Amino acid sequence: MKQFFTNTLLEWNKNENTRSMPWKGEKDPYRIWLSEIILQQTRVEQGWAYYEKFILNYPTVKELAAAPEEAVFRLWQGLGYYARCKNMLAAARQIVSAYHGHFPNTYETIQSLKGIGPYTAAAIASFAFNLPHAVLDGNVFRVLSRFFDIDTPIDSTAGKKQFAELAQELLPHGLSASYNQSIMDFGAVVCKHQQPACHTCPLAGKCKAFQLGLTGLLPVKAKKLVIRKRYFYYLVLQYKDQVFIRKRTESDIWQNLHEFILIEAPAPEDVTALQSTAAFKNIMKDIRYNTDAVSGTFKQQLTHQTIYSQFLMLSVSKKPEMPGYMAVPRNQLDHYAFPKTITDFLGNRELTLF
DNA sequence: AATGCGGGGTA
DNA sequence: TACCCAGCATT
Repeated sequence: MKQFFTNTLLEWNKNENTRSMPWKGEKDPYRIWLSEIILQQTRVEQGWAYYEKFILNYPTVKELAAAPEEAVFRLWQGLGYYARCKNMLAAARQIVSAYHGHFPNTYETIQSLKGIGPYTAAAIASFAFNLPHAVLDGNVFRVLSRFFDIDTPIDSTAGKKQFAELAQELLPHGLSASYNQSIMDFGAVVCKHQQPACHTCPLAGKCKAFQLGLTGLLPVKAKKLVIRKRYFYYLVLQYKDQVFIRKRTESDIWQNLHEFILIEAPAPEDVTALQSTAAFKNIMKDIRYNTDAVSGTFKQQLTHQTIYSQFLMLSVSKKPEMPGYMAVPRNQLDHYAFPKTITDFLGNRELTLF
């Protein structure tokens, strides 16, 4: 059964796998690493252009390590999960300082780098160095849970352990790179989450989930997502050609990205009423300002939050004290990284905002 | 062991 | 709307 499973996947990869990607077959560990960080929880099509941008701007790990943080974040802007960007830059600097710019070549040293966990370490170890470590990503969970009919929740500790051990047992000797590539592509192309192609699947004959009609029920997840709503009111405060922004530093969404002056309300608020709240007065104090315009509501759906944002364009004729915020010329805003909802606003308004 | 972190695609 | 995507760090 094990032999059938691995051989079938390797054969499928050799003869029928048409999934092409810029980093496939890549042997440079730096490029493999870059692609793996970008692709964490991210679809291949979504990460593709970002990979190309990063390779173009930073062809080697030394160049990435030497880059200013703000420039790297600006390249990452729009991709999400921004801690990846922060950790990636830290890891690049680790590689230069501790390994003289040579990518570490054991599973343990690879995983010791910032932002690299079990999956990414196995991916780099196998693809770059053909080391015998099985990858365990969303695709592998799905393929294994279905073929072997395993209903242990994949988001439980027991599940992760069970699937990791099975994946490692299945890894064919000396073929780590091609086998890991095979099973992930197979999960993405054939054994898909929705509408798996069981009618043409070369594993279907021995797939337990297919035989039992359980493909729609596997893999199992134990936890259900709770989504909370948040209401952001941004004061786009302008003085001459400058606008006030700050970097988000709290342990919250969009850490290390920039934003305008934020008032978060516990519930939807009328923007006129907002201007007489304590929160607003605490920021604007007795500053004389003019309300030039008010935007509509921008909605952004994150995985576990829904953000409703509205932008108030305020202008002042005297430069105010605004602790924690910096006044930046509007033509330099593109040096800073912003969350999607703000780049949407800027894109929609840039002709009329200033 | 549980929670939080983006943005986009699909049904 | 609900779920998922070449997961990881933090608590």
